[in-house]
Amino acid sequence: MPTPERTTLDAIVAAAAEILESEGLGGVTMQAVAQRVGVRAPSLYKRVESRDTLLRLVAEATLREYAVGLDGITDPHRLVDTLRAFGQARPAAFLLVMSPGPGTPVARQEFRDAASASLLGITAELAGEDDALEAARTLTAWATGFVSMEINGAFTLGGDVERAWRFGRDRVVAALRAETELSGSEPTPRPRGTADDSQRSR
Amino acid sequence: MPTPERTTLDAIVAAAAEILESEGLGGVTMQAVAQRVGVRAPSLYKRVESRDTLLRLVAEATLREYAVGLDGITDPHRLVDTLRAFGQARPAAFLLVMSPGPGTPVARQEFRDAASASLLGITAELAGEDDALEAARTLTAWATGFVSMEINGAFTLGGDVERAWRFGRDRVVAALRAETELSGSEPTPRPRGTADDSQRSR
DNA sequence: ACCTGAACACCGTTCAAGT
DNA sequence: ACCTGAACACCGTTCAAGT
Repeated sequence: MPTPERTTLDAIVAAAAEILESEGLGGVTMQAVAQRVGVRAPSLYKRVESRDTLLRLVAEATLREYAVGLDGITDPHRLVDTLRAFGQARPAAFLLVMSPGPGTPVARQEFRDAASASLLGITAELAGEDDALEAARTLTAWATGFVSMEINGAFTLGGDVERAWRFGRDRVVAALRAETELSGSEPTPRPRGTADDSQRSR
Repeated sequence: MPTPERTTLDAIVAAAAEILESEGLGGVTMQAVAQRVGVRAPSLYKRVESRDTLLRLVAEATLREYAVGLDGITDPHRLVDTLRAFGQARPAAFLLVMSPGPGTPVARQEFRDAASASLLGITAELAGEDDALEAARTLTAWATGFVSMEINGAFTLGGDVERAWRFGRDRVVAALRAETELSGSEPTPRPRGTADDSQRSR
């Protein structure tokens, strides 16, 4: 007579994500996850290949949330502001996804692609089709670099971190704008709304 | 009768750094480090408090090398190129230092300060004293974000990564330049040499 | 068909005992 | 004064045995 299932893969991934945030990466043990979903550690291996796979699934679930949250955003300022909000809401998950240290498992490509879809649309319009990929990489690199440093407490030289964020954001976004007076191709230089709080930057 | 010392703290840290690079963070076990320096694992605790401390020492030794390598550089393009070269030479150490994942030990402040000294000098001249800190944070965020993504294999959408590097570097550096026609204070707008390979960017 | 206890190999770390 | 074997607690993972 078959035993009824006492948990699900989704519950396991969700439990791992919660523990990751509250206890850190080291706290995500198979035993801790198992306890949270109400089974014993060996049972987890019915749904998940290994602890590394489980962490990868957490990363991918996080990326899926990012993809949803970023979808439809057309303003580059708002895009990076949203990314930063994700980092502040769940710092450990952000680091796991956006700047995995050495030895941390990495999300599969399809999940990275989904999360960067709206970004590529934005930079295509901002920098022109020819430079869209380069602009997307520049903006992502800056934003994830900044938020990672913020999470890691690397901003210890004083100063106003909020101001540094707006400074970097506004300068980088402006720098990506197609030089319509120089470049040829199809610059699509439609005027777009600026970010909500950019008037405070001096 | 005192037993002669069979190893040193420096040798231990160096061994850990080598294993980190060749075997990854998970390979840096106390036993592996001990074996490499020719003692047993418990002996390491005479010199080092814990594995976490050892990893922190590796991070700080790496930062010290960065500080030396970056010292005296006055051109921002060359500064970030050098940082990227560090990342390519020892990827795992770069990630450990510049984008530690969740749960990785972080270098103490003094070592971070030393490594960012020349950077602050550069951005002061580039962006003006008032925006030096913000400019430094912007440039560091972009550069470490880019190199981390490169190391983590996040650039999978094709395209030319070298071109993306030069694109981002040149745009971001240009964006940090003080708007001398607008800002007041002391802009110190001396002309400076451009990067060696920037002529290849179109 | 899923769940579990027991077991294995392997960690980090401690400590009494050696020299 | 440093080094070591033995031991402890705790991992991830496997598997035969339960239901």
